[in-house]
Amino acid sequence: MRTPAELTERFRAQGLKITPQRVAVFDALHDNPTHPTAESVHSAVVARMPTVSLRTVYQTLNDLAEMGEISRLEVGTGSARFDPNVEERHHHLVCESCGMVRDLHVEVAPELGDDVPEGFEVVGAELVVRGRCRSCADKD
Amino acid sequence: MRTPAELTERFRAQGLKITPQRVAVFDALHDNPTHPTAESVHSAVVARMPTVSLRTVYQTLNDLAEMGEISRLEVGTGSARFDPNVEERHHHLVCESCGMVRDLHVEVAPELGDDVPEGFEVVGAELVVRGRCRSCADKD
DNA sequence: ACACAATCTGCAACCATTGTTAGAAATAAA
DNA sequence: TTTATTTCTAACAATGGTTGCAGATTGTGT
Ligand SMILES: [Mn+2]
Ligand SMILES: [Mn+2]
Ligand SMILES: [Zn+2]
Ligand SMILES: [Zn+2]
Repeated sequence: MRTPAELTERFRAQGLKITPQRVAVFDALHDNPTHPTAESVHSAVVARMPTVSLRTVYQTLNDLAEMGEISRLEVGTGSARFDPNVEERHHHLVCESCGMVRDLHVEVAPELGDDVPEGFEVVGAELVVRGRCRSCADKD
Repeated sequence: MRTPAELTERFRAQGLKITPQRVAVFDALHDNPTHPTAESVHSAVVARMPTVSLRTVYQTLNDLAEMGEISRLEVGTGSARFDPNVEERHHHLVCESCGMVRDLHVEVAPELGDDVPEGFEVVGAELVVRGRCRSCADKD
């Protein structure tokens, strides 16, 4: 994801308005490595602007995802996770116990072509590694 | 997944009762390569036993998953998919346009250990390859 | 400052899934 | 077979996450 300042540019270029709510979402995502849910982005935003609705957060997250500035992950933790790191191709590590999501910089399936049926256009590939993180394992 | 007959055995062994509803679910899953949703299992079951509720189908699918007879996949198509193929380890190919899910027999990330943080207990890894299937690509 | 289009909020609706419970059905005991 | 025990089913309500909607509000170019 670009910096909040650059996003402001891009939004303007598309005829979209710059509102304080949107900027607050940009800020909440910027350099955020936690793969937050919409709910947790909302919490962060509300800490500074108490009136912002969850609906608006979803709206902005969807807009950013549509522009390719962030990506939306479904890792089976109930709610979608949003990832501002679209620059580096990477995969994810998920703790099944606390829901933590971490980046995993691993190259995946080199000879993928072999088993993909003729005519299928591959768009992307996501690896999710599941397990328990250290702090969850220590708990019992 | 075992045959419906063998599942009948296993259910009895666990003190679970054999009902026609359950047998119908066993039958719907047996040798089914489509990775059906609960809804589509329900449709198949209802074709023979019109009164079976969706709740009962979910119940049985959960029981089977808990026993390890089937697995539940979250591939981002909205609803969970159920996979009776737990014998062969494999991954999946998903058409983003029609939701089709196909098996992908590919070996994944051999040197995975490198980037997994110390103390994280890996339970499993799932690769999802996304794109458009041939018939969807042909449509436009 | 004005006008207009885009946006925000609050709420209702939606979808997939699970909780609840009274009555029905399968199994075990007699 | 009849009865007793235990589990299951169906129907319905409730949940969590997300989106649709409408009227009030607010950026933005003039
Ligand atoms: Mn990431
Ligand atoms: Mn499969
Ligand atoms: Zn954890
Ligand atoms: Zn398709």
